[in-house]
Amino acid sequence: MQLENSELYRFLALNGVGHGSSYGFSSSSYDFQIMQSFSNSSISETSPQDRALAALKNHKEAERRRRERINSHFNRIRSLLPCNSKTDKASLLAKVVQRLRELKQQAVEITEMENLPSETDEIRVLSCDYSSDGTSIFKASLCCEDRSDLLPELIQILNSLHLKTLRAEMATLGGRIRNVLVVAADKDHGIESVRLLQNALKSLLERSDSKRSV
Amino acid sequence: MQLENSELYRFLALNGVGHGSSYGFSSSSYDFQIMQSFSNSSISETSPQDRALAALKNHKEAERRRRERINSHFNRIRSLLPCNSKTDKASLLAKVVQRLRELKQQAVEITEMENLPSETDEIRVLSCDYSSDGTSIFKASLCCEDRSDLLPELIQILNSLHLKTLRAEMATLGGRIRNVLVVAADKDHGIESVRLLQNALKSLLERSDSKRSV
DNA sequence: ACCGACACGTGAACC
DNA sequence: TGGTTCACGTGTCGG
Repeated sequence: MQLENSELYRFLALNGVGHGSSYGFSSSSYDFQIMQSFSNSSISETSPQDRALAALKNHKEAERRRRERINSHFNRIRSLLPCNSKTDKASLLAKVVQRLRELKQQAVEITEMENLPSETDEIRVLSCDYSSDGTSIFKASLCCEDRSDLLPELIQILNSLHLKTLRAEMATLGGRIRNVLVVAADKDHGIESVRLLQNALKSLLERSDSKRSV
Repeated sequence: MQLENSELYRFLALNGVGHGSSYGFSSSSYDFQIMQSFSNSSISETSPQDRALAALKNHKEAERRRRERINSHFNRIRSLLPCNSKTDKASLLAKVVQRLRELKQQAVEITEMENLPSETDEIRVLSCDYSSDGTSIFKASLCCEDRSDLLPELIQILNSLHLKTLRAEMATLGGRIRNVLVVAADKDHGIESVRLLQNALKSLLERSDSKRSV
């Protein structure tokens, strides 16, 4: 039970009006009871106390509506982020901050991610992490010397890691090749798939190096 | 001025201990004053009142830390979204919901956006809206019959609209071509640039049709 | 004077 | 049980 109208409590106490066993009453019926005790007093109908009381009631309800508005937004966010319905507000807002930072990061990544082959070998795997459910989507870029067995090996890597290829680009220039892949991992191994793919591409690139040096 | 410890207020009032002009005191010094009045009473040192009072003080401070934690997250979010520092919490959370929905939408768009030419002509312009400042980034896809003057016209369109090309893909297959562009608009005309580009590409495609029909 | 947004202290509920 | 989270009513400030 909430303690409310403490000012009025003290006023009533000072004027000898006890509230007795009203402690278990619901909020609304309790308000009504106070209103009655005031309007039954000897003061005129629209007394200052009445107006103050009405203002207090308005204020209380407005504040309740405000809380409901904010909490409904919290619940909407809960349904949009990977979390259950009982994650507390602070952690939820922390997730929001993290998510918005990732989003901001993509702006620079999309401008940096060159799709023409570069002179130096390189591997880039960056998590996009779009979806709110477990499945994570990420983007991989591989740049190395072109060779005929590259594509079959790449396909075999993706199959063995159970990665679904959503999108593939290839660009060749001067004997070099760049592949850009957008792949989706199943929800069970979303996080480690990134590392596994990174290692597989790394060994693929190292094999390419050893062949060239022979 | 905050009204606090209302239970204790009533207790003190019933026991004839007035708090007089303590109304303007700060929260902490006021707590101390109450503590003193209790420990000076005839009850033993670690009385139940003392423990309850200490618990209340702990509770009060814990709640204050919780509020600070939540509000600091709110402020971090404010710096991450296009809004000033005085947007209220409800509107801020509404913006967060909107932003996360856009983010979720990109997951399906990235899978739907095919980069091979299709049989039918089509134009797609979708806003990515990555950055928190005014500049908006969006993605355009154009698929039509291939022809030599397509690329120059495309470049001219982008120049006339002051769109900066961050990334361009081209794929041709069986005499048809698909172009996928990622472009950035300056902050002044971010929104209308989308429509302007859409219309320009549309007329470009219609010109292609009329040429073919001749 | 009113209305809306906020911070505060407090009771309750959940581990 | 203490610790932590939440909802609530209330005081306060600004438009």
